[in-house]
Parts: sequence; C-alpha cells; structure tokens
Amino acid sequence: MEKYKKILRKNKLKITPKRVSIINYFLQNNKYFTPHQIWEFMKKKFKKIGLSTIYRNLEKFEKIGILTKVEGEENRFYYGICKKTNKKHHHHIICISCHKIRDFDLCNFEQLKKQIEKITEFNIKEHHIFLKGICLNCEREA
Amino acid sequence: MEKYKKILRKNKLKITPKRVSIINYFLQNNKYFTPHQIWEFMKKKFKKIGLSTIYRNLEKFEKIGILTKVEGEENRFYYGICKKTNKKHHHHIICISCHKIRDFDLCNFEQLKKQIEKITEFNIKEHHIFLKGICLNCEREA
DNA sequence: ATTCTAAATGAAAATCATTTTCATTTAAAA
DNA sequence: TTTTAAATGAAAATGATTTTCATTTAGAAT
Repeated sequence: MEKYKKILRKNKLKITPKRVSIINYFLQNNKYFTPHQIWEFMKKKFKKIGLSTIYRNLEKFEKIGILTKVEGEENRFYYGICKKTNKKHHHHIICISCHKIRDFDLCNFEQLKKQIEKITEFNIKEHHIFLKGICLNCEREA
Repeated sequence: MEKYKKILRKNKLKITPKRVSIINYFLQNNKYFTPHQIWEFMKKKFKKIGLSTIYRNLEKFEKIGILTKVEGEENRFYYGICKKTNKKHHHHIICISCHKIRDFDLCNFEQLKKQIEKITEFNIKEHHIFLKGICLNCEREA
C-alpha cells in the first residue's frame, strides 16, 4: 500500500480513506471490476458514497498508472490493478467464465503489423488486441 | 439492389422505401457510417423519419448479413456494407483522420494465437484486433 | 382490386453507462 | 490552527441506444 500512497502523493492526489479502500480492494482481489462493482463494495464500507466518486477515482488511478482500463462486453469497461510500474505496452485476455483478466506482452506483433500496413496502406498508430477465452482454472472445473 | 431485396424477402423483412434508401446509401458510398450519420442523410429524403427506425433497420441488416458493425471511438458504432456474402472472419482498421474504415483478412493470426495461448494458459475463443492509423489519402494530404 | 394482418414506423419516453455541476467537506500545506 | 485546493455527494445532464405504443403500410389472402 505504501507504494500506492507514494504514487498518489507524487501526483498530488490526496490520500483519502475511500481511495485507500478502493486500492486495497483491487490488491486483495486481483481481478478486473466495473465501476458499479466497486461501488457495490464501497457502499458496504461507507454509508455515503456516490457513484461519481468511484468513476472519478478510477479514472485518476488509470491516468497515474495504478489501474488499467479494459473494454469488456458492449459499453462496459473494467478496471484492474496495474502490476507493472513500467508502462510497457501489453494486451489483455479476459476469461469468459470468471472474468479474470490476464496481461501479456506481445513479442512479435511487429511482424504482423508490417504485413497489415502493407495490405491496408495505413500507417498504424495504435493497436489493441482484445481476446476472450477460458482460463486454466475454469477449464479444469468444467 | 435486387440481391439485397432477395435477402430481405428471404428473411421476411418487408421492402420499404426507407430500407431501400438506406441500402442504396451504403452501396453508393462504400464507407462506414454511424446511425446518426445515416439519419442525417435520410432526413433529407423523408420528411418524417425517426432515429429509432434507423437503429432498428441497421440492427436487422446486420443480423441478416447485409451490414457489418464495427466499434469506432468510445461508445460509437459504425456500420458498413458487407461485401462478402460469406461471413469470413476479418478485422478492421480505422483512419484517425477521416474515419474511413477498411477491412482486412488476417492471414497468420493463428501462429500468434498459439503463442498467446501458451503464455497465458487460456483457451482463446474470440479475438478482436482493433487498429487505428492514418490512411494513404490522409497521409498524402498532411 | 379490396380486405386483412403482421411488420414497420414516428414520437416520445425509458435505459444505461458515464460525466458534469455545484454546494459542502476534508486532507494536508502553511 | 488556519488556509486552500482537492475530494466528495447528490442530482442533473449527456449521449448512444432501446423500448413502448398508437398509427401506418407492405404484401398475402380473398
């Protein structure tokens, strides 16, 4: 947690009980959650807590690298704790069954990128690879 | 157009002037449009036309394979005419500058997929590759 | 051609995720 | 402590999309 407090301080964000609680929840669960899911948890701990506070904080946490934002099903975004302090480019895969999200590096997208640039005549600026599948745990249970 | 009327009939959808007009617009422009953009065009041709009619028809056209739906910027979807009657898997790249969308096949994602499955221990079920870049035209103008 | 019926439509309200506004509270610097 | 910029709650606003419901219409049946 000290590590995260340091990040907050460095970015001139105040260390509030609610912020600490949100970060702890991510640390303890190590999963991706929607803003609404975080809100449901927080309502149990704080009698007064607005959904907008959740949105505002998740957004800020993403901006300073504490969380990553991933698009899930249509029109719904998930946030997860960002393990790598270095912001090395990476992608995500989400488990359809348990919603666990795992990061991975992409060692050789460069090659594929060049091929696509040749085919499409586009100069590729961003790429997002979004995968869905079944994680090892869920596969075993099934 | 006869080809598309046939598809409508086969799917028990009535051939209305508005539907014909929407399909023609896609055929003549060969670009991706948002529902709202289609609406703007249609309002010029029909004094009474609701945005819900556009949404309903685009959705149906996608379901029967006349159009494809692509996610653009956050929370905005684009529709484009579906040239390939066969629903061969393909991906899209959108031009950041003019918003033109281009399809492309992905000849060798299989190889990459196997690598990612090995790294993540996920059984990959779906993959979406979403690229942003600058198309040849816009690159030349710049 | 006329009648009939399920589908299509317009208009307006509803939804749903997210953002903004504004008055009040609070963390932490002075 | 005092001060002040940031954080917050509550409610309204937004923006894309969907639904509802009363009316119209395409196309099948007569």
